[in-house]
This record gives sequence, structure tokens and C-alpha cells, in this order.
Amino acid sequence: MTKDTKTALLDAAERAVRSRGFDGFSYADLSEDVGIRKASIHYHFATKAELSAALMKRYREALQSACEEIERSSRTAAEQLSQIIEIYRLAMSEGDSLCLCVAFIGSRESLSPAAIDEITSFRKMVISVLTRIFEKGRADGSISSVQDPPKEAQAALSLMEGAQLSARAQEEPAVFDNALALLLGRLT
Amino acid sequence: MTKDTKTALLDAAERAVRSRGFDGFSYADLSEDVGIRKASIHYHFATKAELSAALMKRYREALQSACEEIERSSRTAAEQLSQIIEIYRLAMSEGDSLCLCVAFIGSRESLSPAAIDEITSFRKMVISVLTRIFEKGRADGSISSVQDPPKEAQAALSLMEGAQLSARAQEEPAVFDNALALLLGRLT
DNA sequence: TTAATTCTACCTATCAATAGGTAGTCATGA
DNA sequence: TCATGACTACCTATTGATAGGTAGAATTAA
Repeated sequence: MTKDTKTALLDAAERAVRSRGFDGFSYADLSEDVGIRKASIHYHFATKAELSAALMKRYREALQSACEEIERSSRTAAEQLSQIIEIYRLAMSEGDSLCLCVAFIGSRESLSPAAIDEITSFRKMVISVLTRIFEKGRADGSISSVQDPPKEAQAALSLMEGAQLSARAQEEPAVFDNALALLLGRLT
Repeated sequence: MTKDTKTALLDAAERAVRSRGFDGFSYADLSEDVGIRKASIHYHFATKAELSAALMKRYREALQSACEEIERSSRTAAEQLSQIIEIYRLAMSEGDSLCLCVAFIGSRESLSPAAIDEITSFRKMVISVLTRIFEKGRADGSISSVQDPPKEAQAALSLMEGAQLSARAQEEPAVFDNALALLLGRLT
């Protein structure tokens, strides 16, 4: 049952960060969500900094697994890329949520070094996955007019993150799809 | 001198929001920055909500003027677009700051309806400016392969915002340029 | 086998610090 | 003389965090 409470805390915290930012929720909120006393949260996560690092670590690991699975199972680069885009679309939910990484960056100054390290690792990982996909796309021809894979990767990540932000700002999930329409149009 | 203090408060608050988010600064911080007592800030802005709306309003108006100037003075659509990109690059500063709009969206749940309205107006304005630019770019040929101007506009805005976020996450302003390289490559 | 011990996962009660905000006073310049 | 713009001195609520304790499960030693 220990594990369950800890997981429940991480789940609640993740929802909170993604919808309200790191400075936008408190232990009191988590307490209410999970159903244990505020003070008891400190048993599982001594400080909010520790919680944030754990949160980002879990997120990075989950995304890493998902990416590995995508790279392993998909035939073409176009398929791989559209699956990654799908992950970001789902993370956006109904336009009320952001990728955890995006949510954290806005509160960067409040984060512990450990959490920032996790963010750095996360981005390195995603960029390298995307770079491989664009390289593959240039080779297998499933993504049109690829010239510089690393720059394409950087642009694609920025675009997906920005599209989540836009969708949220305009309170309209379809905005995400509009923003990505051009990129998707390059896929075979 | 009244105007100066009010402006100084808005300036300090804008810096604070852009680097730490809306929930990441307090009246105590502003008080220290501007050099008046915390309580005195309430004379100028009765509530933090009022301050945030004023902040966003000023930002929207400034950007609107800048866009009008760009649309009026620049010859080609390519020139216009690169000038707008330049605005977003400058807003990013050394990678430690975000466009006010981006910074606010992350803290959306904490904002007053008035501030959210301002954000909505701001985005409508930027999207319509960008749409006109892409239409012009298709007409004057200074932006290559433009098919759907509104989608291009949405994508460009998302890309610029996401690129700011990426640059900040990776603590490297050059990331912004890498993310925008593809778009800039389409300009004549 | 069982008694002593330690660990787990919470609890209540409280802390100092900080949040945003209010009331009433004082100085100053037009 | 009176509006402006600042001040001192508060307030209440909430923040993340701590101290100290407890019921019960797990471990260990005789």
C-alpha cells in the first residue's frame, strides 16, 4: 500500500503541475486529492523539491520507454513521428493540460537543481529520438524535404510544445492540430 | 512621478512574470524592486488580479503598435515576418525570459477573467497579423510554399513560443535560432 | 515460539515565514 | 486646503516544514 500512496501523490502532483504550474499547487491540495494529511506527505517526499525531481524523473522514464517502443515497432519514420505527435496531443488533454516538461519550464526559477537536471536529460532524450527519426525520414523518404535533422528535431519539439501552449491559451484543442498541420502534411 | 511609480511597478512585475511566472512573485518582491512599501503598491493596483490584467493590456497594446509599424513600413512579407521573429527573439532575452503571454498561460488557472480576456485578444491580434503576412508572402513570393495562411500563422506563433520555451529549458539562446532555422529558410 | 525491537505509514499540533490585503496617518506640492 | 502618494502598523489565511507520537506489521534473537 506504500507504493500506492506514493504513486497517488505523484499522480495528483503531476495533474496539478500540468494544469496549474509548480508554484500553483500546495501540499494542502495534494492532501485533499489523495486523502492523507498534509504532514504525512512529507513522509513520502520530504520536500517539495524532492517531489518535483521525482515527478520529472518518472515522466522522463515513461516517455523514454514510449519512445523506445515507437522506434522499435514502427516501420517508417513518418509513422514514428506521428506517434510522437500523438503523445503530445494526448498530453494536452482537452486543452487544459501541458506536457510536464513545458509546465515545469515556466516555473524554472522555483525548481531544485535535481529537477532541472531531469528536465535537461528529458530534452536531450527527446531531441535525439527526433533527430534519429528525421534522419530515417530522409533515408526512407517518408518525410519530405528533410535537410538538417537536428534542426528539424529542435523545430518539431518547439512546435509541439508551443502548440500545446496555444491550444491552452485559446481553450481549443483543435488549435494544436492546426499548428501541426504543416508538419503532418510532410509525412507520407 | 505617479506615472513613473506605476510604470516602474508594471516593469518590475513584467520582468517577474516573464522569468518566474505569475505565481512565482509577490508584492514583497515588487516592493523591493521598486523601492516602495508593499502596502503602497495597493494604491496603484488594488489587487494582484488587477495588476496582471493591466500588465497584459500594456503588453498587447505595445505589440499591436509594433505590428502595425512593421506592416506599414516593411516592403515584403519576408521582411515583416523576420521582424516579428526578431521581437520574439528579443523577448527571450538571454534565454531567461519568456514572452509575457507564454508566461501567463502556464499560470492560467490563477488569472482573473480580465487577464484571460487580454490574452485572448492578444493572440487574436497576433494570429491575424501573421495570417496577413503569409497571405502577402504567397502573393509577393517572398515566403516559399505557402498553402494555408491561417494554419501557417498558427504554426509560426506556436513555433516562436515553443522555441522560447526550448531555449529557456536548454539555457541556450541559440536553440531559439535553430528551431526557427527552417522557417527563416523559406524567406527570400 | 515468543519476546524485544525496529520499521512503516500515518496522525495531531504547531512552527516561522510569507501571501495578499486593509485601515488609518502623514507629507507635499499645486 | 486638499488631493495625491506614500507611510506605519496591522490582519487573516496559507505556505512548506517540523516535532512528537501511535497502531500495527515485519524482523530479529534467545
